[in-house]
Amino acid sequence: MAQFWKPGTEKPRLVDDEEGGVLFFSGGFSSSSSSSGYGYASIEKQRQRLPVYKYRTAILYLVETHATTIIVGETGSGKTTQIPQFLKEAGWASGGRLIACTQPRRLAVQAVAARVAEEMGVKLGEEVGYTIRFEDVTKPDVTVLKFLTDGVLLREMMDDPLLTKYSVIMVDEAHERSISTDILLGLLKKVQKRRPELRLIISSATIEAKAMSDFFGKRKKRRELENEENGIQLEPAILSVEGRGFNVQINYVEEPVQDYVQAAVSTVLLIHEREPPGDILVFLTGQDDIDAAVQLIADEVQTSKKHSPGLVVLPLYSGLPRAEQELVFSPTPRGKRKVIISTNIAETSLTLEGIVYVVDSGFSKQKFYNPITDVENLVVAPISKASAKQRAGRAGRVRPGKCYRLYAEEYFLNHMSNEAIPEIQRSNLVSCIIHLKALGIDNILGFDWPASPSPEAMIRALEVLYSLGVLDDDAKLTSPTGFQVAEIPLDPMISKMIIASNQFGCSEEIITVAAVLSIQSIWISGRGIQKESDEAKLRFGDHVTFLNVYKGFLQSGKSSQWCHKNYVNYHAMRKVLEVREQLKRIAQRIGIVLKSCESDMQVVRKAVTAGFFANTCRLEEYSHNGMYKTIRGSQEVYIHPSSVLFRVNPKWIIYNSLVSTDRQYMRNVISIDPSWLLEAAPHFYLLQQSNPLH
DNA sequence: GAGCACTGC
Repeated sequence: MAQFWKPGTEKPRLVDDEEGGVLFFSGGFSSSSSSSGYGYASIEKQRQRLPVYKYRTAILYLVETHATTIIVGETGSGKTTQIPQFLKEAGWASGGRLIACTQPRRLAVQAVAARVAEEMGVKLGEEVGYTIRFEDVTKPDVTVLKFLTDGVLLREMMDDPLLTKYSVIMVDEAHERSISTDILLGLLKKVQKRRPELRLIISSATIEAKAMSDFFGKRKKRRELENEENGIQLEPAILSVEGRGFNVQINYVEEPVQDYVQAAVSTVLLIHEREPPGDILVFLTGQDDIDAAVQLIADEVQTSKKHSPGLVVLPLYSGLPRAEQELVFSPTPRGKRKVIISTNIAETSLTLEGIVYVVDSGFSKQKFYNPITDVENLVVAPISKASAKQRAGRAGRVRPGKCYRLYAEEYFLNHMSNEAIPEIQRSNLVSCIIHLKALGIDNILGFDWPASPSPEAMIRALEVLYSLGVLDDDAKLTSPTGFQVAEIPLDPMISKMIIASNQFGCSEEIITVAAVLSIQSIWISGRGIQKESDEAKLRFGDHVTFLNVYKGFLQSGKSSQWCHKNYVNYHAMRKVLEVREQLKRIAQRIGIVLKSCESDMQVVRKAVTAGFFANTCRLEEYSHNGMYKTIRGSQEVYIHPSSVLFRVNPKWIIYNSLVSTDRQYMRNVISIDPSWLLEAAPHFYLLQQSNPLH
């Protein structure tokens, strides 16, 4: 086996030339694999069989000589588990330095860390560790390979902006272009200017390599020359590593389909009739589509005898109860064919074994943000080519498979975009901008992003932060409010509400409200307990209901039966407890006194107003259908039917968020007294041309 | 009287 030079200890001598693409260094340092004991050889053999293994030397050479290395690797190449080990073996973790590898998702972080610890024959949490929110499985001065979510690494930058303890940072799954990944990439490029010795590895599954390379390659000339003299190339290197998937035959429809749910169902039945055994994975857009398709297949099986036995149809989406989600992993009964009808969750977040056929509707639900109205919408939109490829690849994991695309080849070739629009260009930017401000990046409009958000979105975010008193006239963080808000890992409006609760003496209650609001929903299915709640609870709004649920949950001894009886999601409540603990710690750190207001709900509502004053709505005097108008934009909005204030229709209310379907619905509303608005945000309400508060 | 693509700190 080749021996590797320990970076930073002695200059290497080149033995081979560049022609062959593989270079060896001579030198007396042995590789420092710490694996030992039984089973080591077989694990080592498995490692050597991974496609990425033959690129070991090339990767280490590129990382040594280039500030940034971009690795394009398809699924199954082994890049995520192997490259960090290569780096460690080559000495990048010597001298108290760490190697980091980031992932967009928590589950992936845990899984990869566990796998790497196993391969290295070490206990998880020692040399190999991981950090995700609520869980730090690392040991200072012992852990050298650290896996973490990109969000956690961003948070770490608030304490150590130059990430000084890391020698190499590998950003994995960069093609997904999540908000955190994009911010991280922008910041890492800046860090490189101050720390030329830092190495970056950007790992991506797709074509985007060129755009990424342009991003990291585009620099001011003078710096480039300085560093070229140090022997480090600033122009990124690109290396492709093949995957280990099987061939997937692609089929297209000849004519565009009218109804993709119906078309998907017909295709499933056709596959079942004509194709050899193998499970089917269908990509639709959401719960509605999926439930409809499941029903249609069930109807078909019932009416026509020929399909009868043999089809096991399972829906899959994140809103499904845990137990039902897990059904998709159960082995297919002998003689049966499993059909999984799924959202995008099966495209990225989880891997299903045994899929041979994929049916791709060509659509998914995507978030879009309108900076003019400040509303985020979820809409069904065509997917990208990269997404289509990823979906098709799900058919080739165990043997050659087939993919049926419910769109024409002409459409795929000529009209489908190459990649999805990065999330940062489809989102509200308040959290992201306050984060950059906290890291001392003053010129937000001039920040070098991998993909720049629209100026409108940035200006809107700056306006909101200014109105919250988080930024001052010079767009600098205010002290202490701005710095406090930046410390809290929540939407700035929620953070502001928490900070305001300090002066109202209701921080205990508001922290509970904040924890509940940061969870998707605490209710099981749509039906909440509102029907059983008494008049007193009905009077003020959903936030007060949350406090009652939390109190009831604690009084029941955190019982799952209690949750079940009250239509409350037990897992969600466990999460509320976890978030609440974290918020309590942070609140105390930034000087908030934990205090309960007992049953005085007026101060709770005032604290909510202090954060969410911009979401104030007034009932239209003569509307008989419960129509409200927003104070800021005079938009027509309605109270969501799941709210305790539905049909109660108080004159003045504040909402937490808008969901738009056929109408704009306000979710989680609370009634207020309009006089509180002037107290909470005089600048916001007094400066309006005609004062709407009459 | 409606409904939540997917993540994350």
